[in-house]
Amino acid sequence: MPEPAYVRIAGEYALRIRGGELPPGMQLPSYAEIAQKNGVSDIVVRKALELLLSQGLVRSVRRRGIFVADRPNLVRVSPERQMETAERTFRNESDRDIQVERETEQIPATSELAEALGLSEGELITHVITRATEDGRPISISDTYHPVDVVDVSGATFLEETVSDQLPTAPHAEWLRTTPGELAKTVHQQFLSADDRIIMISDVSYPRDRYDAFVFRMALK
Amino acid sequence: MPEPAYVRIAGEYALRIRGGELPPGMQLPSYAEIAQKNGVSDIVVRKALELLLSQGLVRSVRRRGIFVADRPNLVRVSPERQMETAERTFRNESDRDIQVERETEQIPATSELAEALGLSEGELITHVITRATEDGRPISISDTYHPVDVVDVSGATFLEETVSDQLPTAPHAEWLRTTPGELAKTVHQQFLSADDRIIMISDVSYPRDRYDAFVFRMALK
DNA sequence: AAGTGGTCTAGACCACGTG
DNA sequence: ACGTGGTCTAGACCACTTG
Repeated sequence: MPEPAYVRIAGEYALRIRGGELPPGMQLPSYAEIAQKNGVSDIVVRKALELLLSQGLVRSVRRRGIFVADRPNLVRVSPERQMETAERTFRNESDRDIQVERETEQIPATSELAEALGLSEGELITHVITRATEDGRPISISDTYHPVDVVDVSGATFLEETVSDQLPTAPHAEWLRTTPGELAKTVHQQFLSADDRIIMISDVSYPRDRYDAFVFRMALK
Repeated sequence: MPEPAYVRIAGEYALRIRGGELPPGMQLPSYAEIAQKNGVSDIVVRKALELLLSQGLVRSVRRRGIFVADRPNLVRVSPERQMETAERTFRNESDRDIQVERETEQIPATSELAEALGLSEGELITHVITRATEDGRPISISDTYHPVDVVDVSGATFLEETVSDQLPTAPHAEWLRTTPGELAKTVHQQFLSADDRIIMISDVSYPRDRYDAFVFRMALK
């Protein structure tokens, strides 16, 4: 069984992107063009580029084209970077134009949130929505929940992060401008105090092409 | 712009799988059947199931069918579980038939490995290939490298794990029996001693449907 | 007006598993 | 012999962006 055409084509582009021949942000030829160059139908090209999409090597913009990911080698590091403000985290990753906006409200805790935070249902908690862009492109959005008397995360001694690929919630998808059905990288964070109580919860979504990999540094014993 | 049909269909199956209505291991109807039930073409169904595949909720077996993932809620936990032997790790996750096989050889270090481990190129190092199955199905394969005088990982005080989605190497793809072009979850592990030297490196691949999420527990400060 | 990606259709061949 | 998923083709419409 030979290698399917779409795997071959995807592999060629992956090499050229990783090798720097195709620089970040560069527009790829259209489906039709790639198809013609490779002597296949455009369906095969779509499958090939889907593969690159799911690896975060390219990003597609509807009605404009497919572009090489802006940060093909960027890595998200935990826990160091995750203890800083979003501004500092992203500005340490980049010297570009980072914009962060926040929206804060007090809401009654749902049963899940109340249980997680050790409160009673309906008790008021703080909900912060944080949105970040880099050079105008959305790069993250998060929902953070904590008791109203918690001001920051400096009291935490443990961080637990759960990483998965998920269909983003509607508000997250809208902000990240993902196409319907496109998965996002999601990180569910729980900041724990020394007595193992959760003092802050945060659900963060990133576009697939934001990070090449996630790095976690853990002390043993 | 309404929700595309394939997202709707994928969402319906995701709910039924997560909710337990479709139990692990159960075979899904064929593409043609699902297509007919939903009044769409089989192409749409393929896209829908691709979505579930990439989320690890189902697994496809060529010429047999699509099956609900065996472990739709299994989570990989670090670092606790990763300090144990592979046997213990997997047996703690499951009461099923776990088989682990190892292959050990001494090889001269490549330049990358030599640099990482603080040795000189060509110096002999130990290479261990570990393959694991659960009820006969492959669930992981890893390449581990360490200096010949390192016997285990008990001397490590730090663990750094890098998680990404990649096209597996040929031997890994063959063992996991992934279809061509299918991505695997890969974890690159580095075990560090107290003086920050790397005493062991391991590259592990998992099938996409093995874990629902990866959890990392980190001490702060 | 032309080109783009996103969605969807109808149809085909292949190699292999199952009954 | 039949059904399966995997691959591939040719063609279509849509809504929007770009020149």
